[in-house]
Amino acid sequence: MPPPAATTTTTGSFPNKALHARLLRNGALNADPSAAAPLAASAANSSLPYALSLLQAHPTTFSYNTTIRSLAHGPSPHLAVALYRSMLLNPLSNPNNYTYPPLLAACARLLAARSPKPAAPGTAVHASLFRRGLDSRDRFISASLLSFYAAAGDLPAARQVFDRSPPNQRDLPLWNSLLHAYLSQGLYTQVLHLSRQMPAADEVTLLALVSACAHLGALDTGRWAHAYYARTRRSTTRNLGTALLNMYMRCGDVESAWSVFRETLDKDVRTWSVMIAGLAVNGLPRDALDLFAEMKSIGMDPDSITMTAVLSACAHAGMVDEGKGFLGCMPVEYRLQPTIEHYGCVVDLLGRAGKLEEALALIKSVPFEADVVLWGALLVACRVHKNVHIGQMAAREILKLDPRHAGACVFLSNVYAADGKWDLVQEVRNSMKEHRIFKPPGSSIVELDGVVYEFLSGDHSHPQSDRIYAMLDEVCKTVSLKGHKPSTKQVTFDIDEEDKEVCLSQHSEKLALALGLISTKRGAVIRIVKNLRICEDCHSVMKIVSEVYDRVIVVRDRNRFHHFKNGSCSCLDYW
DNA sequence: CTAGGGTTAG
Repeated sequence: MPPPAATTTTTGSFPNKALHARLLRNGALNADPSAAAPLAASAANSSLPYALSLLQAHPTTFSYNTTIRSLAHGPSPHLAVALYRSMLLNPLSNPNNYTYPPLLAACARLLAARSPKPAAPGTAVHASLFRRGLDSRDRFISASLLSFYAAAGDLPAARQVFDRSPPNQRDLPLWNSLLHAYLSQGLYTQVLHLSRQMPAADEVTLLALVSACAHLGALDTGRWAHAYYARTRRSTTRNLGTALLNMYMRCGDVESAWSVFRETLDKDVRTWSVMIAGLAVNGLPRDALDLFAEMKSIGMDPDSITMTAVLSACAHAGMVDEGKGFLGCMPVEYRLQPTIEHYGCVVDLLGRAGKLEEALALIKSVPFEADVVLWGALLVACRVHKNVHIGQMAAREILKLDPRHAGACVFLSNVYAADGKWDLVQEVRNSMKEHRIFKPPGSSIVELDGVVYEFLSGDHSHPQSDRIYAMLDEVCKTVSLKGHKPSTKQVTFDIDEEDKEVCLSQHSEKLALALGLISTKRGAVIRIVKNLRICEDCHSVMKIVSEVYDRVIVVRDRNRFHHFKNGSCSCLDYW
C-alpha cells in the first residue's frame, strides 16, 4: 500500500510545527537561521507554502540547497527549478557547488517522461553554474551534468563534460555516469570498450556492462563480468543477479541463467519475470509456465510484465486456451488491466495457431485504439499462414497508422506480385521510393574470445574476409549436397539489384556462422545475434550445419531464440 | 560549519 497522500498544504497542520515553535522560543533560529533547513526540506513536498515561508524568514544557502534537493527527488521536480529561481532573487542566499547536483538531477527527471524533451531548464542551469565558475571544478557537478545530458539524449555534450573534467577528478561514479550515458543511447559496443579503460569497477559498472552484453549477446564478456563480481562477493544481489540472468538468457545460455537464478537472494517480481520471459523465448515455454506456477505458490504477485512473459510462453507453446484464460483472469485474479501489449501477445498466439479470424475479432474488440504492433502481429501470422485477405486488411490498417511501415508495404507488394497485378506492385514501389522507405539492413553479431564482430549482408570488412567467404562456399556446397535448395521467397525486391541467390548466400548471419566455424573448435557453441528476424533460408542452412558440422548454434533474432542442434531447431520451425 | 554524484533488468 502506498503511504497516504498529504491531505493538506496549509501550514497549520504540518507535524513539525511544534519543533518549529521550540526552535523559535529557545532562540535557535535566531542564532543559526540554517537550523530551519531540515524543517523546510522535510516540509517541501507536502506543505510547500510552509517551507517557502520558512525560507523567506530564514534565507540561507544551506536551507535553499536542502530544500531544492528534497523537491528534486519528490513528485514534482519542476518545483526544484522554480525554487532555484527564487533563490537567485534572494540576496541573502547564493548558489554554491552543493546547489547544482540535485538541481541537475531535477532537470534530468523533467526529461524522463516528456517528448519533445524540454532540455532548456537544464542547459540554463549549466549556463548559470558556468557563469559562477563552477564548471569542471567539482566532480559531483560533473557527474550530474553528464547525467543530465545523457537524459537529454545529448551524448556529445555528455562526453564533453567527461573530457573536460580534470583527470584526477574522474572517479568511479563519473565513469559510471559516462557508461550509462552510452548504454542509454544503445551504444553497447562502446560500453564494452569504455569499461576496459576504467581503472576500477563496482556493481554499478558491472550492471551497465552486463546490460550491454545482454543487448549484444556478448557471452564471454558477460561471463567475465560475472566472474569479476563473484571474486569479491559471496552472494549475488538482486539487481545484478537479475541483470546477469537476463544477460545469460539473452545469450541463449539457459543453464547459466538457472544457476544465477538459484543463487540470487531476495528475488523480486523483475527477477522472476526475466526468468519466465527468458524460458519462453528459449524454446522452453512449459518450464516458463511451471516457474510462473512456482512464483504464485510462494506468494509473489505477478505484475503486468510477468503476464506479458506468461502470454508469450503460451504463444510459444501453442497453448491457445491457456493463453486466453490468463488474459481473461488478469483483472480478477491479479488486479491487472490488460494493456495493448497483452492483447498483442494473444493476437500473436491466435495468429500462430492459424486462428486468424479470431485474432481479427480480438483486435476489433480491444478497448483501445489498435496500434501498429497489434496489426503487425496479425500481419506476420497472415504471412506465415498465407492468408491474403486478412493480411491485406491488416497491411492497410497499418499503413493508415504509419504510411512508412516497411513490413506492410513489402507484404502488399508481394501479394500483388503473386497475383500478377504489376501496376499495383509499381504503385507500392513508387510510394516506398517517395517516402524513402527501406528495410533496415540485416546485421549479425558474433563474439569470439571476448571480441565482438558485426557483419552486414555481403560484408567484406573483416580482416579474415577471404577465409570467411571460402568457408561460406564450403557450407553452401555441403548444404546443397544435403538437398538444400536456396529459398528466395523472402528476398524482398527492394534490397538491391543483385542476384537474389547471391544476396541470400551472403546474409549477415551466414557470414557470422562462417567466422564462427573457422575460429572455434569442433563442439564449441556458436552464438549469433541478429537484429531482424532470421530468414527461412538461413534457418534451414543452420539446421543442416548443426548436424553436419556437429555444432550447437544459438541464434537470437528480433523476437526469440533458435537453438540448432542435431539438425533441428528449438523453435520447431515456427517463428 | 552543515550537504552532494552514478541505480541497472522485461
